[in-house]
Amino acid sequence: MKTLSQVGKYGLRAILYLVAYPSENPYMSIRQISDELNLSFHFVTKIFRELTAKGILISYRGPSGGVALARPADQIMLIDVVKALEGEDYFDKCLIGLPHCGTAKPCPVHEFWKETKIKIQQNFTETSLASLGEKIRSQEFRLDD
Amino acid sequence: MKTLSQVGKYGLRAILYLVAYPSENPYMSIRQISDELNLSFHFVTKIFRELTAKGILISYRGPSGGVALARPADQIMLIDVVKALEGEDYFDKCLIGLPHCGTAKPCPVHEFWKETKIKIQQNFTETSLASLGEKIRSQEFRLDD
DNA sequence: TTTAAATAAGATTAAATACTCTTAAATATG
DNA sequence: CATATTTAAGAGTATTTAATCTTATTTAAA
Repeated sequence: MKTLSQVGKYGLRAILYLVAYPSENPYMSIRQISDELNLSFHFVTKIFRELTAKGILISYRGPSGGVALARPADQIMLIDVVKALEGEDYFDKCLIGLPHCGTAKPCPVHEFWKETKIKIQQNFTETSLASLGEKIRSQEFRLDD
Repeated sequence: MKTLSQVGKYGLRAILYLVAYPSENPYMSIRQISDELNLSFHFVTKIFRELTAKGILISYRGPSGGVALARPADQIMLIDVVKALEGEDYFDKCLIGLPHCGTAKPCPVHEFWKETKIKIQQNFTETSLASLGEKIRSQEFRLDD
């Protein structure tokens, strides 16, 4: 089930690293993140520009610059990041691709799929970056291999 | 949530049409299916070749030939078609793309995602093409717009 | 004020996916 | 047997996504 694009996967891992391992400086460099996670520096940079434009990150140029969360980690929900990376209509898609699939004239799997999406959406809405960061810091969860 | 590729979406819609509107002849032509659903004939043909190779459809060439289900519609489950179209490892993927994500060293969303996938898998395993076909025939559910 | 360190922007290339086209093979029917 | 109808096979093209590269801009510190 390829649920997220590469942009979504890399973006999530990168922002979670930022959350899980806060530095002394207010900003963490993208180079550090991409090196630690073995991701392409340029690709992560591009993804982070988008998250900055969307108001999830803030960035600062020059020496000891880098990126930081725009809000405290307990006020950024997983769903905010996913929607920023995959599009605001992320949870509005019909499983078999029919346009305007809805209660009025549903596709044969509409009901089940609608409930599934709602549950995922709920979970993502309740899950803060802070809680995920703590999980990672606890060493029981990982961001790379 | 782009859960299925175009191959998966078109393939599902096409096989559901075949199930929902059985013809008098044992075989239905791909041309009829692609015309009715406004899908590319060549693309559906290619997708159906795969389903034939995987033993979900049977095909017959020549006049009044076409495709048909290889087994009765109540013995083909949605999961069979999805796995044939998207790959057998369809439900084995980590949300954020970590290889070997599992109970041993899980990613931070592993547990939730595992449960989600299991529920979807269960539903797809319980849902037969026959039951979806009936829904469509009842006119309350559609395959196109 | 020069240099180095960092992100911004966007052009460019590579790879994967989606789709189309052509030719071959099978088969029914006149 | 000739012709029309159908799928099989796979080459070819187009589009989208993924990833890389180059140049510009900002900023701190020597």
